[in-house]
Amino acid sequence: MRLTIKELFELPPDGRSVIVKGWIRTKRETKSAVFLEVNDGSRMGNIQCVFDEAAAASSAAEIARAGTGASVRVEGSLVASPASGQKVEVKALSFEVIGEAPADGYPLQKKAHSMEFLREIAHLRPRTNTFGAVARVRNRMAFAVHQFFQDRGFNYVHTPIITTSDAEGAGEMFQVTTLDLDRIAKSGEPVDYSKDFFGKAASLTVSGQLNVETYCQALSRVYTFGPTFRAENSNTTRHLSEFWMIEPEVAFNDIADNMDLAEDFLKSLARVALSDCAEDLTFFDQRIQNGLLDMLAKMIAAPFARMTYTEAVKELEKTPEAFEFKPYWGCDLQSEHEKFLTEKIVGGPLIVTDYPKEIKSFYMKLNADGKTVRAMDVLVPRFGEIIGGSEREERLDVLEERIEALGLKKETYSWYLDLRRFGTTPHSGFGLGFERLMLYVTGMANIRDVIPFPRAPKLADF
RNA sequence: UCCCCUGUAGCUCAGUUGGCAGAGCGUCUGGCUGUUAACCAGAAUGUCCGUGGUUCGAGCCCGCGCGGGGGAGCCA
Repeated sequence: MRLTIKELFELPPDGRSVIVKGWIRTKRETKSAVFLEVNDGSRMGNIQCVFDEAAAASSAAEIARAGTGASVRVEGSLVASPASGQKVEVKALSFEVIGEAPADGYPLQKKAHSMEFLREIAHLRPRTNTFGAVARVRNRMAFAVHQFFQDRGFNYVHTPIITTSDAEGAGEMFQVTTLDLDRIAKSGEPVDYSKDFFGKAASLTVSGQLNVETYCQALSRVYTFGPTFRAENSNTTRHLSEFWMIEPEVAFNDIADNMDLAEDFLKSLARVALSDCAEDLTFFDQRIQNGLLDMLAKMIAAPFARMTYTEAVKELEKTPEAFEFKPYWGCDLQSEHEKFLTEKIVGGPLIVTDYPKEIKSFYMKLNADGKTVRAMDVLVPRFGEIIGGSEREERLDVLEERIEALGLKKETYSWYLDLRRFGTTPHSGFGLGFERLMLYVTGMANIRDVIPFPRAPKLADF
């Protein structure tokens, strides 16, 4: 198998014969030499292929066709570079253009492009430094997620993508149907879901949590990592309609254990990014977000700040900072509040716990005060919530009361309630939006730029 | 869904009081003894988002529509 450019860079530049295949980033021509920068995505850096006067002359016709973006094959010898700027290079002997990229149509130029423009050519943007780096980091982080949990005895559970239980309550759902909508609309008759594919209304999942809890109550340590879908009309830099979520769930863990797990998890992922994606992260540090490397190193080194919701509101109330929304006990923490707490008060990640029950989900464990629940949100500077989780309510009677108080139907949750009827245990878990982790680790500003083909309202191209 | 900004060359943008459409980069051509987002010289390139209106005259002003961005809410 052909060596990748990354692998070539690991070889000694002893003049050995090598073959480079990849795409041209830039071509520089002088009278005495031609320089081709070739990249194959195996790493951030290109390999420089140099044609001396004789080689350039014998390959002149091919070199003329080799514009930015063309796919090429270069055969030559791997040598130490006589010029500064790169340690090794390929002294080219023969050259072939595999696929041309005509300059009058190829949209990527050898210059910086805006993220907005690149978003419109999502099929070509992985050929840029930035999106190549995002793709490599995303790959490494996905693997690191599994490594983290596998190393700790967690079982990976595949929760369903299609669901007929409208139970998660985490957001608006996309309907899944095979009914002929045109015909039903024309007929004017009410929709009969008993005739639909699953015999009832079905949707794409908004969370695997309730399903994964069932396996938690059998395998103790479990996690899901898969796509989730929310039909919310949100147009922000940190929401997607289709995103990947990681949801661990641990039997017998209380909220303190849950916080420790979340903190270990984030630190472990940051550690892997710094060690295994150093070249890409250095690029992000220089070109995307200054101070990224320091921020990640600092995050790993220091324990996360922790405070209860009640303490957080007190902090917000006592500051002279003028908020658009005045904080008070019982209010949901606004973006500006979260930013103030993480950026001004603690200067790093912050875990806020024990929120008022009114602003959190039904399945969160009620505290003894009867007013707050054992929720925990991990907030980070720049964009707020990255993890949301809780200790779950394991007491059947309390859970049923909460369901009724919130106007939900008990029948809908019968299988979920069975977990409390038969061998219930305390347990805890959380959800981490994978793309939010990517924003945090890469310093990228828009969540649409850390997933290959983003889906958002009015956006499902490619 | 709400608020604000924005749409001009392939890209990023400028365009004065309403009066002949501009720059940089990219591209192309030529030059240059090893270049690093090469450099130097020259050239080509426009449905000024669409639509209706005001006006002698609209890239510019007004209405409507569409696209893009940022913020808010929802949340991960």
